[in-house]
Amino acid sequence: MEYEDEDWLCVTMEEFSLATENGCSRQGMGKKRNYDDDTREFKSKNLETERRRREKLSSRLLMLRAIVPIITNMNKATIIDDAITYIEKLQDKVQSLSQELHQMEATSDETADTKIDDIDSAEDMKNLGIQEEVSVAQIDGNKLWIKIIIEKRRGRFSKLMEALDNFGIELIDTNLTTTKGAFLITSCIQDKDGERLEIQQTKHLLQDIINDK
Amino acid sequence: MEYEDEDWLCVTMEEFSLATENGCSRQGMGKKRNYDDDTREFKSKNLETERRRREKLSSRLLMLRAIVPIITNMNKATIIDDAITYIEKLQDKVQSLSQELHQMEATSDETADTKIDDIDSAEDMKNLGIQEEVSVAQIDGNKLWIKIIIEKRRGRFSKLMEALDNFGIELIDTNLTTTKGAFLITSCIQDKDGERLEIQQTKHLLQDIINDK
DNA sequence: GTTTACACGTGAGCC
DNA sequence: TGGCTCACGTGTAAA
Repeated sequence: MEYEDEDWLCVTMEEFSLATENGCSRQGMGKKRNYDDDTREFKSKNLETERRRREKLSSRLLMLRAIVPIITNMNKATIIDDAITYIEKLQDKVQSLSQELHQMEATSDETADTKIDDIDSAEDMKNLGIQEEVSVAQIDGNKLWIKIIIEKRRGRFSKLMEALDNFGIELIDTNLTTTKGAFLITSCIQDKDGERLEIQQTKHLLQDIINDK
Repeated sequence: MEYEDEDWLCVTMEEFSLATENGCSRQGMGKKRNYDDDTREFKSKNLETERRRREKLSSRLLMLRAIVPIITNMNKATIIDDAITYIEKLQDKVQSLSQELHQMEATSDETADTKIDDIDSAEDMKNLGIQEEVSVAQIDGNKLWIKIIIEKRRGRFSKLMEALDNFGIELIDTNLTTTKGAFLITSCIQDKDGERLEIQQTKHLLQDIINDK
């Protein structure tokens, strides 16, 4: 790594880059190197490969910068920095959102301790000979009378009311009676938009609501 | 890749880096260059700065790789690639979650067209001289009888039922009657956990539920 | 032996 | 001017 003549460094790097970039006139053919036959310039084997790699990486950085909304600086490092903070922000948001959603779903759901109530209710119903039942009858053109007997489970009634509301069913007159093991629900209902409610359809809807939710 | 006279290129770059790295003894002092006075090596002005910049960027890339869960390759480019896809995935997730949450909130909320109903209901109530009312009375140790008269608004009853359920209040016997402009709700309630329900507290709770939600 | 990815030191350009 | 970032071509080591 040493050699005596002076100033070797001052020329080499500058001249080298100039030579390769501008196609300098000196074209001596070295033995150990590859040279382009047309321009007679020296070319490293992986020059274009490296060039592609660089521009690939740069383009990815630009893409990354494109989808990250918060911009502090256009530096390469800060681009990644912003991306990191953005990802962390997104992760937090996803976590809080899913947590909120889960909470919201859990609020009207049965919890573990209520399953004991469910079992008790089922046993009570069984012991008392109460059968689950869904009846639907027509009152007039757009009004139905429904009667539902189901196991008494925590939140089941409010969930049923909510489901009926979501399906556009309006409660004209509703009665809920609770025995130890069962709900007895009777109600006069009609469609909120004035459309006709079919008996069989409504009965199946009610059964679906009860069984599903 | 050829040059006639000297092999200047073959030596320069290689020797250069080796010289600078290993501290070669050759110390020809150039005029235009900065040299370390001790080792007599050539040093570019921004050598260490650039070195710091590089290691900074590399560390950021490592941090980025650290928080991105999906790993396809350890390449610098693919790290950014994975980060991009991960960010897109996170964005999609956030969007779908917030949409779902918004939908869930909207299902039991009043929509724009129902406000007309609300106004009509309010006018009907006003015309009929119906006053909103919340009454609470004690039945026995842990049972209360409540009576609520409120404007008839879409989803208000089911929301009330849900709120009571969330507050651990069990509906023993409930009756809902709908006139054109108002809900009349009467119910016998008790605490689900057997705790005592205070009259004033319950009344305020009901008023809060009605006014808030 | 070939390919691939990376770190290196440098010059240019831009505040 | 100096500080700082970037692209460049290269050597090198691992696959």
